[in-house]
Amino acid sequence: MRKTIIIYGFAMAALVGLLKLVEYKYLIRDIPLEFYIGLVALLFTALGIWAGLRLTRHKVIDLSAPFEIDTINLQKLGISKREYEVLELISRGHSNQEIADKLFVSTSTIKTHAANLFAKLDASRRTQAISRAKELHIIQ
Amino acid sequence: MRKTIIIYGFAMAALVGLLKLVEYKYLIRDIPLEFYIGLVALLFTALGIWAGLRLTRHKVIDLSAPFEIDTINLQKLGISKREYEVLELISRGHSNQEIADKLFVSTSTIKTHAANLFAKLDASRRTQAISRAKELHIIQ
DNA sequence: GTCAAATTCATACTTTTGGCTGATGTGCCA
DNA sequence: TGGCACATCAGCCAAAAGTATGAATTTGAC
Repeated sequence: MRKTIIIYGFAMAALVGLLKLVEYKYLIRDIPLEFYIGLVALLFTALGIWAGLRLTRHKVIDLSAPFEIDTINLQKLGISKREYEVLELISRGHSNQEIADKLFVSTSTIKTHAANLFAKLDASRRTQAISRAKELHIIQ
Repeated sequence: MRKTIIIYGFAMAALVGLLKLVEYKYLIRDIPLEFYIGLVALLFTALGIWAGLRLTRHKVIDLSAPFEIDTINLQKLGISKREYEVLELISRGHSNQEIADKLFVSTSTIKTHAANLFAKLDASRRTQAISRAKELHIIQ
């Protein structure tokens, strides 16, 4: 960021210098002012595009950081083992019925676990719970 | 892309017109040429930044994360721009109503987009769509 | 200017999910 | 032994989500 601004500053100064040079040396009397202005516009448009891209390009952080569940957060939220299992299956796209079948319990049970999960994750929808859990690094 | 270029063209034309107007009306004799040139440089730098960001909007946004959307898979699945927006918002835990409000359309529209998405992602639930989309690296 | 794709919306119906309340059984532990 | 966390289940209702179908508009590409 700082570097970009500095480079931009130098580039701008260089351009201005160049234009000044051009202006006083040969061209300003040979070519129309419109053309000169157009040149400035063109050059600074290009410079603007470059600077804009530089300034908004963010660095890539921790590329392939192996995922590790944040047990601290898990404990902090008081999510039980069974609840976590349900959370996992929800995040994999299973319905309550499917989860119930997988865990050999009734859908009522899953609903209860889910409801408790939502309360602990401050969510009101399973998609929100997934999003939240991901933020907290308790699921992938 | 095409739209951006067109808008840029118009903005440029408008700016040129404005400058011309200014030039012939009052300022060109009251203020130094350097200031005038500086103004042009400033305006077109800003325009350049804007155009640059517009033209590379997707890439810029995605570079901010250690993740790159798999546009190949996106194309392969034939997911449209609007559908992708909906997918994104779904994955962030928003309800159809919330998404509709955000995109200024009706919930019917969101439902249609979602249904098309599910078909393309071979999913029958939004949680499944999220899971699937993550696997395909088209969302984070 | 035409044509296909994309976007928008509606209606009607079914399924899934979520909110709430209450209840039972088990193991732990102070 | 009473309290507590956990896991289990039920029933009811409402809200949200999903399915199906049809249709009008807009847009983009050729």
